[in-house]
Amino acid sequence: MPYIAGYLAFREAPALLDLLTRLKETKPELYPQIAFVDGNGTLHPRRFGLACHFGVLADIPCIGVAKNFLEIPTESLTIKDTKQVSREHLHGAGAWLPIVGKMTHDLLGAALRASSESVNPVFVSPGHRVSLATSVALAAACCKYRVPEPVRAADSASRQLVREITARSQ
DNA sequence: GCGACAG
DNA sequence: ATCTTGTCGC
Repeated sequence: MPYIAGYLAFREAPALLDLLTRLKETKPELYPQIAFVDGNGTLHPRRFGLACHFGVLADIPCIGVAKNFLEIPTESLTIKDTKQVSREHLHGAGAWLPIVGKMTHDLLGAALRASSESVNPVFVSPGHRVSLATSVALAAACCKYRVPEPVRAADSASRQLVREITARSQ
């Protein structure tokens, strides 16, 4: 499936659901009470990003964590504005700022500064069966570096596998 | 037509 | 996301 901004769930959710099914079959004791997803939850043009899509289909609490801001034109939320506001208002580690739609005034997510070292925030938003406050608290609690460890570890492991497969076919 | 664009 | 160059710090 191609990557198309705003439609990430249609590319990624099937693979995530398959992983969860396999985990339940092979290591049921490790089945998660809640999941972090590399992408957005309600911070999305249709307020239904990968974390929502996956969370509903898997029926588990899910939190979205994105490393880059996805513009939401209908709410006048731009990457430029968001980064600007984040730079000015996010100071210490754990500091966060709510991201509110400028048209609907709905609370869609938050910009979180994970550590004092990381200037660029991560964008946290609830996916399913979890509040924004809990999403931000859990994400912040899992941050050793900029990206929460569950997401960072999964990202690292997947890249390692790709490297091995690539090297194998040389 | 131009710019923007989670991963 | 991927790729390349350059810098800082342990």
